[in-house]
Amino acid sequence: MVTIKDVAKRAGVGIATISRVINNTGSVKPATKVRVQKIIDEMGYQPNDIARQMLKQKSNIVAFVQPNNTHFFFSELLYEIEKLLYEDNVKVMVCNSSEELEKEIEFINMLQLNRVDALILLTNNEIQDKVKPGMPIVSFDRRFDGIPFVASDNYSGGIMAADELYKNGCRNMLFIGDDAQGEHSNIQTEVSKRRIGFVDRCKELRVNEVLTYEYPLGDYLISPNRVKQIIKDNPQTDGIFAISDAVALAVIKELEKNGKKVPEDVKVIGFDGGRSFLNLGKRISSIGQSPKLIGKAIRDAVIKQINNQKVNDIILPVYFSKGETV
Amino acid sequence: MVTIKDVAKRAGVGIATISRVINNTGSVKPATKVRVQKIIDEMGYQPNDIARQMLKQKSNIVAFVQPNNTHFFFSELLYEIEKLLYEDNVKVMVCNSSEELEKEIEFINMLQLNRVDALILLTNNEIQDKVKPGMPIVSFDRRFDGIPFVASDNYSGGIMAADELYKNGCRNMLFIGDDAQGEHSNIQTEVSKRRIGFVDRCKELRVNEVLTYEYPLGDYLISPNRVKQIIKDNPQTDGIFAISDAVALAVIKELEKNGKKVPEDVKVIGFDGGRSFLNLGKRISSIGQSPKLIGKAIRDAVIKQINNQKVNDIILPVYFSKGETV
DNA sequence: TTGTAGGCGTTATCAA
DNA sequence: TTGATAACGCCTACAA
Repeated sequence: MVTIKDVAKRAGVGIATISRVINNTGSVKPATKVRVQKIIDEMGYQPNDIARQMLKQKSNIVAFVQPNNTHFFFSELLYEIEKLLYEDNVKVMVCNSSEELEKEIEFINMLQLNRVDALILLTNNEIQDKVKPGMPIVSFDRRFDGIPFVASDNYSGGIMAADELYKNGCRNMLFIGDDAQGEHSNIQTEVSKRRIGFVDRCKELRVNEVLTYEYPLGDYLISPNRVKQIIKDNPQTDGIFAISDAVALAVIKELEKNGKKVPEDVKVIGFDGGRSFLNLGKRISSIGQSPKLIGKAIRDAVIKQINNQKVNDIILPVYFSKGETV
Repeated sequence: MVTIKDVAKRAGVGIATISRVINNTGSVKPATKVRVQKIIDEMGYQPNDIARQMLKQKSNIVAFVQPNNTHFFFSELLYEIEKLLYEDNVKVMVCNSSEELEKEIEFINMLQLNRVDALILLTNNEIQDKVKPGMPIVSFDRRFDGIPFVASDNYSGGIMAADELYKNGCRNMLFIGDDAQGEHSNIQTEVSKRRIGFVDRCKELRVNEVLTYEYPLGDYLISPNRVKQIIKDNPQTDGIFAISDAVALAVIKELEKNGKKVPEDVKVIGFDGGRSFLNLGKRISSIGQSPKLIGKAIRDAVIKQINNQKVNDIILPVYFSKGETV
C-alpha cells in the first residue's frame, strides 16, 4: 500500500503538504501543488479511509436493520435510502435480524463499537431497554422512548380501507392481521393503527359487524388453513382489509379456492401499494405507502442524528391504489 | 467514549493488561483478570472497532455491488450471503449501481480506500480494465480475467428449457432476452449461455425454427409493445423461453391479452425459479437457480480472497421448476 | 508556504 | 505476570 509518507518522500516535501493537496485545505504554493498532484497520480496514491475514520472516529456507515431483506417493501425502502445516502458519502450495511432478538442486539451494539455511525431500525421485538435515548437510531413504524421515528399514516390507511370497502357496498367487514399489532399484545407498533383506524371507521359507518382476526407473529404469510377456517366461519363477510399485500394475497387465493369470487362476492384490500407483485393475475387493491417519501425522511433523520441535530418524528401520507380486487 | 486507557487508569494497571483481558491472550494473573473484567463491565467498556481496523488494516466489510436491490433474485442472494458472512463477523454493504459505470467504478475503488476488504460484483458493464487481476473480487455470472467467478450452469438451463418445451409438443421455438447477452454484443456474460444452450438444443432436436429476439439492455422489463409486435410477427410460435421470470411474465400477459392461451396455445418457460411471484395467477414454469448454493459459493470465495488463498471458478447446477405455463 | 510532532485507540513486542 | 512503547495512516495545530 502506498501511504502519505511514501508520497512525501518521493516529492521531497513533508506529509502535511501532501495532506493539504489531497484535501485542498490550507495554502500550498501552486507550483508545489501541481508537482505533488502529479506524483500522487503517478503513484496511484489514495488516502486510507480507515485512518481517516480513526481520526474522526466516524465510519460513515449506517446499518439498516430489518427482519428480512427479501420482503419487497423493505427492498424498496433500502433502495431509496442507499441512493440518497450515496450522495452524502454514507454507506449502508444490510443487517437481517430474522426477527431474532439477539441479532438485533448485536446490530445495535455496533454503535458502541463505532462500527457504524447510526442505525435504521425495523423491528417487532420488545427492545425498548436496548435502545437508550440519545442513541443515533431512526426507527421505522415503531415508537421507542427517546428515539426519533418515521412512519406512514397507518391510521388514515385503515380509515381509507374502510371507506373504500363501504363505498363499494360492503357491510360485513373483516380485518386480518398479525398479533404484533394485536389488541392484547404488549408490543404496540404503529402498524396496529391500520386495524384501529379501520375498526373506528367501520363503527362510524355503522356497518353490520366488524371482525378482527389476528394470527401469531412470525407467520409473515398467514397459513392457508387458518384463512380457510376464517372464511368458513364467516360466510356473510363481503369486505376484507388485510394488514399487508402478502396477507391479502393468501386471503384472495383461499377465497377463490373456496368458491368465493373476488371482488364480486368479497372485496379485498391489502396494504403496501400492490407493487410487490410481478403478477400474472388480477392486480390487488391496496393502501399504498411511498418508499421514496419514507426513504427521504429516514435519510434526513439519519444525517441529522449523525450531526447531533434534533430530529422530529415524521408521519407520512398514504394513498389508495385501485387494483382489481375491490 | 470510554477507552482502554480509562479502564487501565481506573484499574491501576497498564493498557496492555486490559488488552490481554479483553482478547483473552497472553497471560494474566487470574485475580487481576477478574478484577479488570469487573471494571470493564462497570464502565461498559467496549474496544473501538475502528482502532482495531487501523491496526489490521482490515474493515471486515464486503461490498455487494448490484444493479438494483429490489430485483428479487438479488435480494435472495444477498440474504443468503449476509446470513453466512454474519457467522464470519463480516458485514455486507449494499451498493446499487443502477447499471451506472461510474458508480461501479466508485464502488470498486472502495477496495483501494480500504473501505471494504472485498467486493461481490454483479454487473453488465464493460469494466474489465477496472478489475485488475488479484483484486479481492468475486464476480457473479460474468467472467473477468484474473477474477474468480461463480455462476449457475446457464448453458444447461437453456438445454433444459428446450427439452421441456419439446417434450410438451412445441416445435416453433422462440427465445427472448436482452442485448447484453446478444450475439452481436461485445459484452459476453455467462447469462448469454441460456440462449446458446437453448438454440443448440433446439437445433439438435430439429424443431421447425428457432427465433431469438433481443432488446436493448437496461429494459429489465421488456416493453409490452415490443412483445406484442413479436407475437404478432410470429403467430406460429408455440414455445417461448424467456431470459428471466420477469420477462416471461411480460410475455405471458401480452400473449393472453392477444388471445393466445398459455399453456394451451403457447408454452412459456422463464428463468430464476418462479419464486419472485407473490402471485394471484398461474405459477410460472422456470429454470431455477439456487440462492443458497450460490450464496455459499460466493461466501467461500470471499473468505478465501480475504485470506489470500487461491479461489477456483464455480459453476452451480440449475433445475426445472414446473409451474402452470408449460 | 512549509515541516515537525502529537494524537486518534488499539495490539504486539520487548524488557523488566 | 506485567508495563512502556512503537507502530497503523492520517490530519492539524504550531513553529519556522
